[in-house]
Amino acid sequence: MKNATARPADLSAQIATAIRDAIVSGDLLADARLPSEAELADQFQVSRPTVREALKRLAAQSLIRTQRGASGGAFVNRITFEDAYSQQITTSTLLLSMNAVSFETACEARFALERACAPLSAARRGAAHLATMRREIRRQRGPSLTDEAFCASDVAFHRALVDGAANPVLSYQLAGAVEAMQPLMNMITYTARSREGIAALHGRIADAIEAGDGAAANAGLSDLERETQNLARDVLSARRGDA
Amino acid sequence: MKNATARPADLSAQIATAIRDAIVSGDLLADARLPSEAELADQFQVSRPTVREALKRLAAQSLIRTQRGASGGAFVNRITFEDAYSQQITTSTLLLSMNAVSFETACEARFALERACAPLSAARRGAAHLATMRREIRRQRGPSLTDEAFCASDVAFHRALVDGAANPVLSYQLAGAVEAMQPLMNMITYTARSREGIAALHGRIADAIEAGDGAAANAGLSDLERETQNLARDVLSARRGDA
DNA sequence: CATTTTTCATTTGTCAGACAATTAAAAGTC
DNA sequence: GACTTTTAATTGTCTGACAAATGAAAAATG
Repeated sequence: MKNATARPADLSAQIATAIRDAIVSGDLLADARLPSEAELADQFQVSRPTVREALKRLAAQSLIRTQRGASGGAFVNRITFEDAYSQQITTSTLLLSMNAVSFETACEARFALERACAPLSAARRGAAHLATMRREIRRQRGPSLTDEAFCASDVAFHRALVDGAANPVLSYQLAGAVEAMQPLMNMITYTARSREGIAALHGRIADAIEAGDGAAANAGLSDLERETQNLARDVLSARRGDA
Repeated sequence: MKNATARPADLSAQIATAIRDAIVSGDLLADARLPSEAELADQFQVSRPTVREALKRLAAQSLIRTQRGASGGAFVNRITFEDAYSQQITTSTLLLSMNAVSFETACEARFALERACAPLSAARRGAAHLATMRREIRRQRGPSLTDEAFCASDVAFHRALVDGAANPVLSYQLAGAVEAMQPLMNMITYTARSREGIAALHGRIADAIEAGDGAAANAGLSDLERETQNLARDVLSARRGDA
C-alpha cells in the first residue's frame, strides 16, 4: 500500500521541480541567473553533484543554459520556437513509434490539423510559400526520385502550406504532427501512378491556396487524406498477403 | 572563429545524445535495460557522476526510468500520452509566456485547431462527452463563480469537445494549445453579460455536436473566437486607458 | 519436501573533497 | 589611456566512499 502520492522522489528530481516551478510561475524571469551550484547545494542542503543532476534535468528541457567561468552560472533560458520544435518532434516520434498508434489515427490527426491551417494560409500566404509549394510539386514529378526523397518533398510541401498561415504557434504544433509521421509514411512504396496522383492533388491544393479559396484547399486535403489512407491500406494488406 | 560546429559539448550531453539516438533509432527497444552506470562509465571512458548527469537528462525527457536495487537499472521508457501531455503543456506555456506571443496569435491557433477536431467530434462523440459539455455549460451559468473557475470550466468544455473526436493524437496536440493558453485567458475579467454570451455559444456548439453537424459546430467556434478576441481587445484597451 | 526467513550481491542515490578548464573582472604595466 | 597579467569565481570532471533499495540465492524451519 505504498503507492499513490507517498513516493518520495529523488532529491535531484525534487530540486529540479522546485526550480522549474519558479521558472514557469514567473518567479524567475528569462535570462535571470540562478545561484551558483555551491549556493544551491547550501540552500537545498544537498551536495553539489545532486544539484548538478537537477540542473542537467532542466537543461535537457531547454529551461536553463549554463556558462563557465567567472560570472558564469546557470541562466533561465528564453526558449525559442526552434527548441520547442525539436522537443515536440522527438516526443511525437517516440509517441507514435512506441505506442503503436495506427497509421489511420496518425494520418487523420495530421490532415485534420492541416485543414485547420489551410484557410488561414489561403488568406495570408506569401509569394515565397506558394513558390515553395510549386517547386516541390515539380520535384515530385521528377523521375528517378527515391521514395525517401519523395517523402521529404511531401513534408516540405506541407510545411510550406502550414507556414503560409503565418502563425508560429500553428507551425510549431504542426511540426510535431507532420515530421513525426515521416517514418510511418516511409513505409509506403510509391508507384509512378500514385506519385502522379499525389502531385496532382498537391497541384489542386496549391491552386486553391493561390486563389485564396480555403474551402477548396480543404476539399483537396480531404481527398489527399483519402488517397493516403488507401495507399497505406494497400501496403498493409499486401504485407499481410506476403506473410 | 571557434563557433559553428566546432564546440565540443559537455561529456554528459554527448553521452545523452548517443543514448537518445540509440533509443529514437530503435536500437534500444522499449523496456530494454541499459548497462549499469558503472558499465556505461567504462564504455564511455568517463566517471560515474558524468554518466549519471547524462541519464538524468534522458529521464527529464521521459526517455528512461530508473529503478534501484538488484536487477534494477535504467530502462527505456515506453512514453505514455500522459507524459507527452505534460511535457507539451510545459513547453507550450513557456513558449507563450516567454516569447511574448500575442493573445491574438495564440487564440487564433487554438480555435483553428479546435475547428480541426469539431467535425470528427460531431461524428463520433460518445454520450459522456456530450454530458460533460452540458454540465460545464450549466456550471458556467452558475452565479458566484470566480473568474478562474469559469476559465477552468471553459477548458473542461473544450477538452470534452476535443476528446470527442476519439483521436488520441489530436487530444495530445490540443492539450498543449488549450492548457497553455489558460494563463492568458485568466487575464480577462468576465462580466455577467460576457459569461452568458460565452455559455450561449457553448450551447450552440454542443447542439451542433449533438446533431452531428460539424459545419455548424465550426461556425459556432468561429463566433466564439470572435467573441473571445473582442473581450481580450477590450481588456487590453481598458488597461492602456488606465495607464 | 515446501515454506519462510535470512543473508547477500547488485545497483542506484547521495555525499565529500579535489583538481582542471574557462572566463570576466581586477590589478598591474607601458 | 591602452594593453597585458593576475586573480577569483564558476562550471566540468574525477575519485572514492557509504547508504538504501531490492531481487535472488542460501539457510533455516516446519
